[in-house]
Amino acid sequence: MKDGPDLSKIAALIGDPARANMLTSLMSGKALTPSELAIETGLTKQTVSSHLSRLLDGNLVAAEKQGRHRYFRLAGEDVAQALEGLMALSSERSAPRVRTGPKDAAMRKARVCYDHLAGEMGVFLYDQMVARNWLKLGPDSLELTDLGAKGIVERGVPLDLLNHKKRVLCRSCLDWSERRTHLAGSVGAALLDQIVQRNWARRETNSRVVVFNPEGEMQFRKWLG
Amino acid sequence: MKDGPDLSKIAALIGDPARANMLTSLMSGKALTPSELAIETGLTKQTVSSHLSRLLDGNLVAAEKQGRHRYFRLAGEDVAQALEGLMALSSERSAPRVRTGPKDAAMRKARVCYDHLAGEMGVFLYDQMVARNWLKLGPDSLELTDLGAKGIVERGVPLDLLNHKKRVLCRSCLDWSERRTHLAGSVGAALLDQIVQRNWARRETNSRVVVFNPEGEMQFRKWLG
DNA sequence: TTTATGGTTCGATATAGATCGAACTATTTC
DNA sequence: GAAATAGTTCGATCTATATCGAACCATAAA
Repeated sequence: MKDGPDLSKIAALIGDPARANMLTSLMSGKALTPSELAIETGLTKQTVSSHLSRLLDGNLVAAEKQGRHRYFRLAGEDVAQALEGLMALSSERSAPRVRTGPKDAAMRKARVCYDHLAGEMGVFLYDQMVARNWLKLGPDSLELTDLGAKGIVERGVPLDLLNHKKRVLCRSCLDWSERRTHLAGSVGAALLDQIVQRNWARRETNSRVVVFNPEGEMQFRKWLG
Repeated sequence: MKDGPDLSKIAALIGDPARANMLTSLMSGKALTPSELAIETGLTKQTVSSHLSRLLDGNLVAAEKQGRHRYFRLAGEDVAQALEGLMALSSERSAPRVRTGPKDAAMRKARVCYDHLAGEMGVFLYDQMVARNWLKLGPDSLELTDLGAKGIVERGVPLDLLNHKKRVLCRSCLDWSERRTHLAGSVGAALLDQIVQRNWARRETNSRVVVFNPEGEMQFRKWLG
């Protein structure tokens, strides 16, 4: 039964409440310092530091030094994806969260997943793209159709720049609140950029929440509708 | 940062080596008794029993009583999917498994993922179906095209029976060894059934390995090629 | 009925590791 | 240079929990 990779190492790494909270904070896509994470989690710097070195060991986060600060971020998109997957499991398997406050509703409506849009609005985006035949199944995950390429370029996405990156253009990612698929990858990230740049929505500081203003949401829906 | 579901509970549940091994064993899709799991893991019955009750609490496994035996299986396809996802993370993030024996090679070639085919052959199956336009993106995950429905019915899959089930027909599942997508869902399960029924491959007892015989693999490839 | 086997519960033990205080290094600011 | 701030390392403590022996319940065989 010892076949296949060892689940327990990685799962145990995520399985500590302190580390899970830290990783959740990093799901905002921002790089954070140990001190900032200490404030977020309510722990001391030492404790956070020791957790970070373990996460670094497991290649779940990456570090970057800038002056006397050291910024930590999720090691990659795949880590974010796995975390969302676990959240999906948690939200259905465990007892539902007790406090379903306004913050919670906002999270379900729209939030950042690493660097792209998730929640109700994220799924809407994905659905529209599928309905318009902008996406098709490729031999490897998701592919942009010619129609899709034309569509996003018309909407201001610098596709030629994205093509030069090593990163995959489109990837599907499981949404824990909607239990559906939303769009990840560099195209997903670029589309979120557009939304923020056009002032249709703003990112809440220190959380994953994305707040659409009423006018912005209308524009956004028209943009794809 | 306490937004969203609590990762740590579920992750900690998976994060114990003993429980991870038990879950890995259950990935074969078979329902196992505590005694069988005790042999697999090298632990005593009592220890296994206490782990099982915790897994049951977290809704990761389900139990069924038959006489004086009690059979445990994974609670659902989504659990299997999350486990494969974690394996994918583990296999790239952690140090590679030391012992890369023949068993390991067999696992990568073809194995069971809950109740459908995974590994090299599983990805081949998925690729062929995509290439033939048997699958398309639906508003919710994957959909079978008319062409696909015709194709699998011609190949002996009782699609009308599957349609009556509550379970979703097609679902994509991340393959940890290939780092690609393979086909899950009731159609995926039915196709594995066909493969075994036609004696193209046999399932190894007490492991996830699926062994294709040379003739069978040829037939299988011709079947879809 | 008695006997054997599968499974759970309880209590005791032992160990991993989460946490923090204190001391230390590195960088920036004054 | 000194002082302040960011981050890490070390050691001590303390708690959670994995583990198993022993006893117990349930079902099946004899």
